[in-house]
Amino acid sequence: MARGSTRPTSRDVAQAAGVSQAAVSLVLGDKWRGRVSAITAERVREAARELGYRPNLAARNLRLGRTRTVLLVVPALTTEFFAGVYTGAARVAAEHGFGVVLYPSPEGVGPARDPFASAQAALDGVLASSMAADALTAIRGDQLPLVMLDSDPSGSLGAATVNLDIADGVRQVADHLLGLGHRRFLHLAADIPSWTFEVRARELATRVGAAAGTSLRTAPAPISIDGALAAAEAALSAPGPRPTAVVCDDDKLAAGAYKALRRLGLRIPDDVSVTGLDDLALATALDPELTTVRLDAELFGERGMRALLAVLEGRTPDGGDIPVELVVRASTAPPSAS
Amino acid sequence: MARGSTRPTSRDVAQAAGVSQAAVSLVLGDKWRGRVSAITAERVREAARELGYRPNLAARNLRLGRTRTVLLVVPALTTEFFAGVYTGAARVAAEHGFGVVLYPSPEGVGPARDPFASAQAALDGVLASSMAADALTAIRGDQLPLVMLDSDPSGSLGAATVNLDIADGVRQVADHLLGLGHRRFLHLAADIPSWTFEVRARELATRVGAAAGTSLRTAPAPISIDGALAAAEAALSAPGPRPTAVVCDDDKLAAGAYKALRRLGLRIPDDVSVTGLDDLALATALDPELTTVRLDAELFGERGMRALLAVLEGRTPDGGDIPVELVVRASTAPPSAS
DNA sequence: CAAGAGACGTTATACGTAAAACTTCGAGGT
DNA sequence: ACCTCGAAGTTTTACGTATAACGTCTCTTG
Repeated sequence: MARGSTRPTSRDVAQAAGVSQAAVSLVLGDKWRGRVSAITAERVREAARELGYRPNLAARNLRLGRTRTVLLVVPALTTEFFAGVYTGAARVAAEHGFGVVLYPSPEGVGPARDPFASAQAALDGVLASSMAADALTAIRGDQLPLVMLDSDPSGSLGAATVNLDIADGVRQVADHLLGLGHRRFLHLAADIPSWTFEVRARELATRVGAAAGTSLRTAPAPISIDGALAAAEAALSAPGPRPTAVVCDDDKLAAGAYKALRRLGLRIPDDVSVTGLDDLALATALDPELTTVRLDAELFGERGMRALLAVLEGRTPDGGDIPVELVVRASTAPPSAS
Repeated sequence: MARGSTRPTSRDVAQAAGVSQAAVSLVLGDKWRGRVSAITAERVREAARELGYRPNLAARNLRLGRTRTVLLVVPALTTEFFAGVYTGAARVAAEHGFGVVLYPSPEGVGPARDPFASAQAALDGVLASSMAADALTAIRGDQLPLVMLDSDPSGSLGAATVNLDIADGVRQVADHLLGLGHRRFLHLAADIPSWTFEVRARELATRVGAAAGTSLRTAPAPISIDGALAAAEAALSAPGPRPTAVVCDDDKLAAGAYKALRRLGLRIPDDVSVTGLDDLALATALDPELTTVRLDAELFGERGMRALLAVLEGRTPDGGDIPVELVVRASTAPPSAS
């Protein structure tokens, strides 16, 4: 067995320092002012260092009834977007002495297994993306404090929500394209049911529909480059006048649209304009660089974690959507004169 | 406070079922054959269901002295490669009743904070990428069972290692390019010190050096598209004969090389061939599609987890590198006749 | 000079679980 | 009639920590 001798406990430290276990706990817990002399405290710290003492977290968690650990439930790890969310959330959590454990929904779709069977750590709360909604029933069953990311604020779960202002981003995209003169649109839409995608569809339809002489078709696609390729190719080869602008639900789908357009011999932006949403590194790796909506993933994670911490402290999290920003690059231009 | 009344304990279940707490533990732990009657067992299960009982993991972990949780230390979350590693590792872990907690090194480089302060869960073992080597001193201090991913097998840590056969991948790339007739190479190299990158450099130099009339320059770059862009642009505009092939340490660097070549007005693969390593989704999103080395990230994660489980059970993990595969696409061609 | 007030500790207890050790009871063997 | 044995439980204990409750002893102050 790798664990040669068992780890030292606070009692071992006490013995080494010639004090009681309680004194060790007081000193290392920094609650000793006026209870233990500075000289004894130093002796305890020295003994702890000497023995390489590490508190047993299971025991501490049991004693305190809380773990200072929260779970971040994300749909998948395959996108740098959620990496940013994690980074922001973890930073804020660390500032408050909390740790963050990640629970990515298992590969593919199927309903997530019980997250708590997987993330064995005991938890104080949960921060969950709406895209991993299948895991939520288990979470609700546990009555854990919950904050939802990018989810319907009027949803039935009754949990607090923190949202990006996706609707505004879609409006900016629509206005940008309409302003360039586009009238025939293709919406390359993510095919998974989630509030964040419903918003895109609704807002785009509203905005485009409000302009005169416009048309809008929708092609649902799985969120992968090759899935998007197939869906976009089919939609763009359909009979009838070809769309002059392809609005994609995210940058990955846009990459698929690029491939489809290349296959069809169409040029971006000369023949067709394309927009994305996320502003991943991928967006500037594409040729031409992609016009897209920048989402501040880290800020999103930060705000989500602040909201969760507020809930944990019994406060009401402050609301307000997180602004997003249209980034115009080379993939959009006025439609060709034809 | 969200947590209205406290959660039910096994004692509450016992009371509801009219038995002792020990009986509850036996039944729910599935150790009751011959100790509790089937009728009573069912009554206990019913009571547990009724109350929505969930065992307190902190208490269980304390009692058992193990957590069935391992930590996966990754350099960052920004790449789908480690997403694949996680997926594979988590699947194998789940099959053995283990959970996986993710510890991404904090944004940027700086030495990682104590991983165990952050991942508050108590741990049974650690699976760590060599790219996050800065976190390792803390880990070693804890004497936790450790398996390294993609790390020097003869390293001083004395931990078991599971490696991809990167060296073979680099050989395949070199042979492919040499076979096409290339002689002047640029190595766009990751600038972070890690065994996995040292292998690339060593193997490429050996293989290219073994052929007659070859030259090899190296340009170190940070692993980001824009960092690679700058490094590649500088190296390609340097005086002297221009390289005809750019070998990149990973696909992200290759994306940077693409941008640099576009800026310099050079065409891929007509003027310059480019290769990557990883085979991310990015590789086929690029135009032209990237010739690269496919790494099976999920298998990597699986093998790593199996090795760690073996160590935890006191067995010796079985060795053997994981094979990789050259995927030839459109970014490589014979050098132009000039 | 009595009485509080710190300073500097210690002892004892509880958190919820798993499991070892013990009890009780009836059936079967000799 | 006595012993053994298995079934069906119960009682008890330990895991390592944090902290409430309890002693001393010394110093200050009315």
